[in-house]
Amino acid sequence: MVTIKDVAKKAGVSIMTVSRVINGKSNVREDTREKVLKAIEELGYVPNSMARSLVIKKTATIGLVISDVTNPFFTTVARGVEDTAITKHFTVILCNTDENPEKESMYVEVLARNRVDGVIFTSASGKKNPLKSLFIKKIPLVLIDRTIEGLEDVDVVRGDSVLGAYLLTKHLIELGHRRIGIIVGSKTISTAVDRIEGYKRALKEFDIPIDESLIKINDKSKFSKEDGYRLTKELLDMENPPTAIFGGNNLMAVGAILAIRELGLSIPEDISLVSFDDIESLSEVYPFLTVVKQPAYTMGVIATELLIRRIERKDRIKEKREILLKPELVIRKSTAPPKIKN
Amino acid sequence: MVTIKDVAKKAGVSIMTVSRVINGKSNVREDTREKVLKAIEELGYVPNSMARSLVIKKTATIGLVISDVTNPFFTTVARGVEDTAITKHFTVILCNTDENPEKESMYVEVLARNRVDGVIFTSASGKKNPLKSLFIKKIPLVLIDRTIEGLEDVDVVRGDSVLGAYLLTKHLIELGHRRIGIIVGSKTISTAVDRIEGYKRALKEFDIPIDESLIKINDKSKFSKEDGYRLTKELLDMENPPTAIFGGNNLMAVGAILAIRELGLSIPEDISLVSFDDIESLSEVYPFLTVVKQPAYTMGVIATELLIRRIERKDRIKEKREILLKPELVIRKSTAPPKIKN
DNA sequence: TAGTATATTGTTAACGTTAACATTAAAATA
DNA sequence: TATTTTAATGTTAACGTTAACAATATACTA
Repeated sequence: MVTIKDVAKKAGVSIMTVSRVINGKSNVREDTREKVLKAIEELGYVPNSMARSLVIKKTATIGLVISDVTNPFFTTVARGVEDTAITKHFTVILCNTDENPEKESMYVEVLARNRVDGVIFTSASGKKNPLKSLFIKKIPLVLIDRTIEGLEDVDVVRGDSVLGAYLLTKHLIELGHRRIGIIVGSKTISTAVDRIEGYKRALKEFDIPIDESLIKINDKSKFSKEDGYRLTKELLDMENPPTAIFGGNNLMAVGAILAIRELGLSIPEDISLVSFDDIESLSEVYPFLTVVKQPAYTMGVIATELLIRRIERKDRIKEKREILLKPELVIRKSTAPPKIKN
Repeated sequence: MVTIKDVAKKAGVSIMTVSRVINGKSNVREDTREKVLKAIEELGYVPNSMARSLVIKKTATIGLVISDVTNPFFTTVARGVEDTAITKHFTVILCNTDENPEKESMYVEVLARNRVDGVIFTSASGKKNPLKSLFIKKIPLVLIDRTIEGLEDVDVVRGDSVLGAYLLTKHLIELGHRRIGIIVGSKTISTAVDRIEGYKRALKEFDIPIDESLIKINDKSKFSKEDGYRLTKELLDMENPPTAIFGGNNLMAVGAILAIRELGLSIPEDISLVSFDDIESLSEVYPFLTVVKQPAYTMGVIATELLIRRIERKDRIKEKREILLKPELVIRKSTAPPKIKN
């Protein structure tokens, strides 16, 4: 393989001069620079980033760990991260854990071994243990969307799930619903917990007793379409089923729609449905679901800016920063007053 | 930072013994292995992949370059790639070029510099030049979805765009449409060219003259929602507008829907619409668009298997392999006979 | 038990860069 | 012109790991 040495020999200069040309250092005479550039071109030399990083102890790379690439919320976050990183000359390594704690641990290990300069992380497990290698290596970390229990001293960028869930629930209550089911992913995930909290807060405010059997939260479940489908069926199979369902995220809401339809019920006539997070490609074409929208792209941007600031002057800022973004209620056609008052 | 040296010292062995333990080599006595493991744990040692790769000249990493993370077609491909790579102990670096030739060149350069073992690539530019660094470094390459002009000796995994477009167009013709508009991304992209070819083939088969003004292909345009919107407006602004529109991909079809609606027209009453590629999250909830579906996940799987085979025995297979996957026509509600016969 | 085979450990030289310093060439000053 | 300053280039050692071989300890054989 062609190395810096070969280029140096061909150009008749020292390897250090070649290095300077590659890195655009100023103190190289124009004609030698050209000689070197010509040699690089002729030999087809491509610098080795690993050798470089080994010496300078920087990789100009950040790891982005998301829990589901097929969820438009996260791909939008990813776009925000990428667009921001690129302007600061960082490359993004995107890792998809698929809501799988094993993949989560594996990817963190890979990122740590590859000495990324920083990591933006959405937790799939809700545990801090998988992040150990990052702490050990003191690799700057920004959590996005989901917090992690027992990990208080780290930057977080997230939407206000409590508020969002409160708004959604309140909207349903104001329409006249009293029995509102809620389906969320694993209770180890902060957004699941927060959304339940917002839900309960709204119920309390309207003096509606909380019926725990309407809260479908399952340790085995994820924020996925399949689980949304399953949990919705469970809700509707109850003796006294809810008149409205709160989908814990966009994918669960889709699963809920499928389950509701399969039972021959219609939305919103027979049952109202709301969702946390929108699906833009759906709603644009078919403005149906009443949702709470989060500024996903902005979350990506902010998280990246925070992270890069941490990377660039590591020790300076000691205190942890938590950025809470406001969600927005978008009322569409999936909600209506309940059929029968109760 | 903690290195293999520190571990060796702490465990009272040579660095080579530590290396053997890390890499799970067999010839280490059980008690020394435990000593080493204990030292690793206590010191919080995380191996440095870059130093390792520098020596062994392998990174166990493959680069996946897609042209749009927010397009569900590509995220599904990505899932296929990732799931397959993981079973073969490869890590995936996902790069999103956003249909931007500059990003494309940049990412290829980054991957080459990082010495990934192989690359799976969807072209945004349609040019082979951006891939130069990969050829120079003889990094195995598999193209996915889109071919590249003048690059004949490389593996390709793609859907049969000619056939898919033919099926879609034929379906419209059989409904009675004679003036069918088609909107596609840049003509430098193979799928755009192929889809036009399939379209023309169907028209010819039914002896319908080809009206070039119905073919909206724009060098500035991409396969994006915005361009779908714009080109549809252009079509509908014609003196003799089409009675049906063929959206070159899923995002363009969404743009078309928005444009058509904005003009106060309804689908399929006033105008029929078909799309190449589905949007699952949309169609599941709202089974509206008539589409041709491609096996995106399978494409990812096959591409990865092909690539990894190339990586593992580079020279053996000389001939290029082209995998052509059959698309599937799914007729839904966006197509109907035209209003007025012509 | 001595001698040989085998299993376990260690030593040294790479891998391809850059930082830090050393040297040389060129330019500026007196 | 001689001297000082500055610009351009070169040398060497490190970065953290593994391959290849070397050395030692242990087990096996006769």
